[in-house]
Amino acid sequence: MRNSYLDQEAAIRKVGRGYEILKELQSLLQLKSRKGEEVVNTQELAEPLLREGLQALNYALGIMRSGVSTVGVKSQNTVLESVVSSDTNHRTENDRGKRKRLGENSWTTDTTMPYDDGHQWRKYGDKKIIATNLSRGYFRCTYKDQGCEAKKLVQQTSNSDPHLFKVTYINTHTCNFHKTISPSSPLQPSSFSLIEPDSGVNQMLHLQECKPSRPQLLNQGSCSSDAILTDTFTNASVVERNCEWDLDSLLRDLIGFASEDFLQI
DNA sequence: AGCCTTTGACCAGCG
DNA sequence: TCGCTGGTCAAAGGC
Repeated sequence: MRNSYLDQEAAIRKVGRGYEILKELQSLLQLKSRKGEEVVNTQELAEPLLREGLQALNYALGIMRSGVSTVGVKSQNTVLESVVSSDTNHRTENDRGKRKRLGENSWTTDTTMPYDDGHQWRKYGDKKIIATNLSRGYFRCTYKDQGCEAKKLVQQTSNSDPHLFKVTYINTHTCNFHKTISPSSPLQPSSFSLIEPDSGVNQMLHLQECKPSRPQLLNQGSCSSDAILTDTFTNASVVERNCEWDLDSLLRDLIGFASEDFLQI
């Protein structure tokens, strides 16, 4: 049972922490706007804070939403695009009891587009699912040869909405590889170098992919059909434009969101 | 050269 | 046991 009293306690702590971090971040940005030209790479300072705040809130959301719904909520913010749902039961009516067991060490998340979770994945298969007539991509960690058993399955969940994907993660990463922030590419809010590589929370934190990517690098959850691929790229470029954040207004939204949740608990 | 995706074949779980 | 279908393998070709 995920919604135990202890889980609620954990969720409260996480939301509280996220709220503190976002307030801190807001102060940082206000300081920046007062000092005018004296902008000392604020994004570099803000990024770890924002990441930690989102991580805390996402973790809390995961707890609060588990057992309630397995359908992801599309956020208006591009950052909080996906919502984690617990993998308590993979058998839906469409599964018709024919799914192989994914094991306990798996979880799913819904997203409106492929995102960068900070790990490198290699596609090893693609299957058209008969029941839904949709494709499912099979990915495993690039560092499988180093013993990392992490996998993920990316499936388009709807014919009518080509931008909605269900991503299933199987096993956590045991490899030490993680993306690092490159000085030459400042616009990479999806970098995760400061996060514990193997933590479950890390796996649940999904920021939008904002860096330009070539088709071959679309291993974050592409589907095989050209149509979907094209759609995905179209969507990705839209998000890329959106990633020129109005950080301040985004923060106000996030803090508003955090305090609302905080009060409701 | 090395790593990637694609894709058909094969394996295995389930009714 | 058989057939269906999801999951994985591996060869081929591309970048």
